[in-house]
Amino acid sequence: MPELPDVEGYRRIWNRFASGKIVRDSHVDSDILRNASPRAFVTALRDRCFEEPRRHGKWLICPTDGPSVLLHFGMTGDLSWSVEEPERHRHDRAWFILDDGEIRYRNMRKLGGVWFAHDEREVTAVLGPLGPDAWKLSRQDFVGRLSGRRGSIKSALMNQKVLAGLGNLTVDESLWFARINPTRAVASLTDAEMKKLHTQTQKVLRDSIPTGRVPGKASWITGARSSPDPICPRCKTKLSRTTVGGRTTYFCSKCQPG
DNA sequence: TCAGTTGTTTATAT
DNA sequence: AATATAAACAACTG
Repeated sequence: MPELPDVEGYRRIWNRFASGKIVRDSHVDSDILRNASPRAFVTALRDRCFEEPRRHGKWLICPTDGPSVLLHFGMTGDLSWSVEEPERHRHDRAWFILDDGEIRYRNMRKLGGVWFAHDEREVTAVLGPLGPDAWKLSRQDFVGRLSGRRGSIKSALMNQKVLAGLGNLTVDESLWFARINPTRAVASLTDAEMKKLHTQTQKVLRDSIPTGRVPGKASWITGARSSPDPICPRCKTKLSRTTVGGRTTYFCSKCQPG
């Protein structure tokens, strides 16, 4: 599920259950740990204390009083806390044993993974050239990051180097609320449309973050996309389905004309 | 058996 | 230099 709202939910989970706790022991599958050996990872973290986690885009950065752990959730990642879910799941790929429980990283498809960083410089190197976080980005910065780009608005919004955190669902939802066709060229958007898009993107994030996911509400198109014959919740037109930026895209041809 | 999946990277083409 | 596209990654579900 992981787009910005989901990872924000994971940040809250990590903060609630892991912040201020000592790592007594840990485990990580060798194929999910992308830049270190499990032995070195476990040794470096043992007896370290987790501090407040932070999120940038779809990354969760979990510092200790020494090194940091970076988590990316791909399309099927999740976190769980052993007190709420006692049994380990077969797709749990890493876990951290604390004094009062175990926090676990689950990832069925193994897209994404776990990274290790000795210090802030290595954290930055792992994250790569990410754009500014999409949540609470000012309209000026939003417009500034998008302007001058030549491709479609959907591709630009999903490009993590432009803005960090938006994904297929949040982008489809934002464009639908702003009544902008996903295939429109960025350069073709008027100032008024850019303003509306910024407002609606922030609305989608604001309404999704508390529940830690893009809500499947009937009044949003995310709720419609899984149904066999999806219709626009606003005007009841049959939704169009196409591919933009390599992702399945739903839009309303009436509300979002091309 | 086949298509599809909320993400990213890489190779290749434009 | 930017963009676009497809494939690959991996493991399911319907």
